[in-house]
Amino acid sequence: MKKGHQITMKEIAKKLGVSVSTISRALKDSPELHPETKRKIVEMAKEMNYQPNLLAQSLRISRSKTLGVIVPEITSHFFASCISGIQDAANKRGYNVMICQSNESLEQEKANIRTLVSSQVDGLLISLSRETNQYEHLYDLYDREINFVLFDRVQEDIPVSKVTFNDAGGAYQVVKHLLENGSRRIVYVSGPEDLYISKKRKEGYQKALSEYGIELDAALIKVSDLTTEGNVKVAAEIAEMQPRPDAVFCMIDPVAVDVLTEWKKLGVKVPEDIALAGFTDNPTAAVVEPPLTTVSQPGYEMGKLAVSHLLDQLDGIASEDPISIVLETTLVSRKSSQHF
Amino acid sequence: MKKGHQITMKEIAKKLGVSVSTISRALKDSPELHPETKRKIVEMAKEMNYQPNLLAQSLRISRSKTLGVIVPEITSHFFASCISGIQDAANKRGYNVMICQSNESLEQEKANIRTLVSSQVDGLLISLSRETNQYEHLYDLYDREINFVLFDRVQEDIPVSKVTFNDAGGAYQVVKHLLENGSRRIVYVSGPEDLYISKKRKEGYQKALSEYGIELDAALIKVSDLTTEGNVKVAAEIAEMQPRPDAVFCMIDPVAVDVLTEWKKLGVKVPEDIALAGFTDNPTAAVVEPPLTTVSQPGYEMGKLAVSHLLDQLDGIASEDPISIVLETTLVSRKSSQHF
DNA sequence: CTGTTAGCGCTTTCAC
DNA sequence: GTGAAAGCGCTAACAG
Repeated sequence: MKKGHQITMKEIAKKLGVSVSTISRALKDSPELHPETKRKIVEMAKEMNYQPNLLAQSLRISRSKTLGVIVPEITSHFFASCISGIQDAANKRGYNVMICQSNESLEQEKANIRTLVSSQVDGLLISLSRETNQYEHLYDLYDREINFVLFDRVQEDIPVSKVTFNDAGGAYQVVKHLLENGSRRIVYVSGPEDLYISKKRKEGYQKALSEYGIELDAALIKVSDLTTEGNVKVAAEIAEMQPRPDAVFCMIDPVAVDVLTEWKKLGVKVPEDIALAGFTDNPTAAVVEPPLTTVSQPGYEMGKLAVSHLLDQLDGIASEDPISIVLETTLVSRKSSQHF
Repeated sequence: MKKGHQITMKEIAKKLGVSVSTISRALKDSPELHPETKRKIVEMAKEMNYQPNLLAQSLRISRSKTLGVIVPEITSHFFASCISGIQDAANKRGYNVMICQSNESLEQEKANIRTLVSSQVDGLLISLSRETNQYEHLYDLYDREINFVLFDRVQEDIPVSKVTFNDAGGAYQVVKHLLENGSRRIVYVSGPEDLYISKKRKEGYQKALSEYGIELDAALIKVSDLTTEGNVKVAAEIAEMQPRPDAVFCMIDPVAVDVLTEWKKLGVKVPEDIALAGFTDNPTAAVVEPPLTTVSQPGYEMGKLAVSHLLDQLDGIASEDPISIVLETTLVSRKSSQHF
């Protein structure tokens, strides 16, 4: 089974005794063409099952009508939702999408950018890896005037458009909810501290506490490396804290799920002993026992918006000045937070 | 912010006062080149930050080094795993990947094939949509000698390579497990009956029953359309069956999760009243209460294998004759099946 | 060892 | 209205 032969304009031209340029014109519905020849050509093209060679077309017009996407992990439900939104929105506007995953590695992220740029994508949508703590590769894109927008995992200082969630706001919502339910000693389980979301969600946590006149207690901030082992370790530490905290807010759902699982082993009951909340509203959050209170983030929407804005920039519809789009999150209150 | 200018070979050539072909040769490390010129060129290319234009290259050599992937849904954890495996394996062999989702629609599937073929992918990896019950578009690919392999959701009659799970075997494993645990009246909740996996898993179900000398009872076969509503309806029907079955085997985990959730509302206890099992080992399966007995399918592996085989065919390493690769599944026994 | 030439499939002036 | 010709960036004979 070898690569089959694709029909080209040349062949249609020969068959019809006209020139390739006429074929090209007919197929893009140029007005300065005899309706009859046009009809004939379109018909023949259909009959011969002609499919344009997008490669040649792109090379010629130096626009590939393809966007590049880089996410840390495709298997994460949240990023999969983003991708889904990106695909749909891009296709609707006639663009294809090439997706890459960085596997949370800076090197891989750079490599992905390189191949996507080589592939002549018209623009990039990037969500940074956890490892990414230097940004030359992004400034490099910027210097080369290659369009890109950052989404979810962004770097604040780079002067490009960004789509993010109101992370601080979401954290504020959920911590306020815990406070309203009577909790006062509330632990925040953070990820690595230089992560954008670690910082933003901590901000929300602090704001909610201070509104209730509670001073920040460094002992109540736990940091996990976000591996299962790390999460389990934190869970065990919390279980042994004296006095036991009233509630725990985990930066992301998977941490909360790991904590919950570990506590079951240790005999710590949720929400009776401690209230628990996460962030993201992963599919697992709804089905664990007890169902997990969390904050939902519309990933599909985020993907759609990021694409729209990128394409608006490419098409010159949107201003060239970078903007920041902030999506609101919604509190999803479930049983895990009904402590009192 | 406009599309930036990319350095071309021509520019390097001019700067160095040599011809483009020399540049081309140097950059692909041709042996018939003066080491010194080669060194100079490579150095200059690096300095000018040259990135090859893959579009031009592909057009020239009529090989895009890109594979197309079509999955029903990116947000499904299983397919996301497959994609992840596909990406990793393809990149390792120097290929890029364009991913599309059919959203379980035949029309979308056809459209995806069209754009991927237009994009000159060297081969396709396809998992069919649920709606796909006619196959001209696949035979068309076949006739045009475009390489593709089917994975997971396959059509058996098409003479191309396929990668599947031993679905019948997996179903057999889990039903046998239910039988060993003492269940005798076992319900099978199927998806639409023309789906490949509906049939295959039913086969395994039947085989296990017949080994235990149990005759097939049509009343114990339930069909869901796989929407939440459909699953809930089936759950309610089962709850009212007289006599109540001992166990329920659902074709896929999401069905089992929906059934479990509905039964909680109806007061049916798992595993005390009825044992429950699913198939796929979604992340949710491990965290529901009680944890769900299921069958795990290595999606990442499947993706890797599908790519390897496709590329082997493209590179002429593998024979052109289609083969069928069957992956084994493993039973994951959890609490939901401990009925007796 | 290196340059010249042709051409991948397509679009787009510029002629007629 | 339609054709001829040039060229997008690259590779690969073919010369020398």
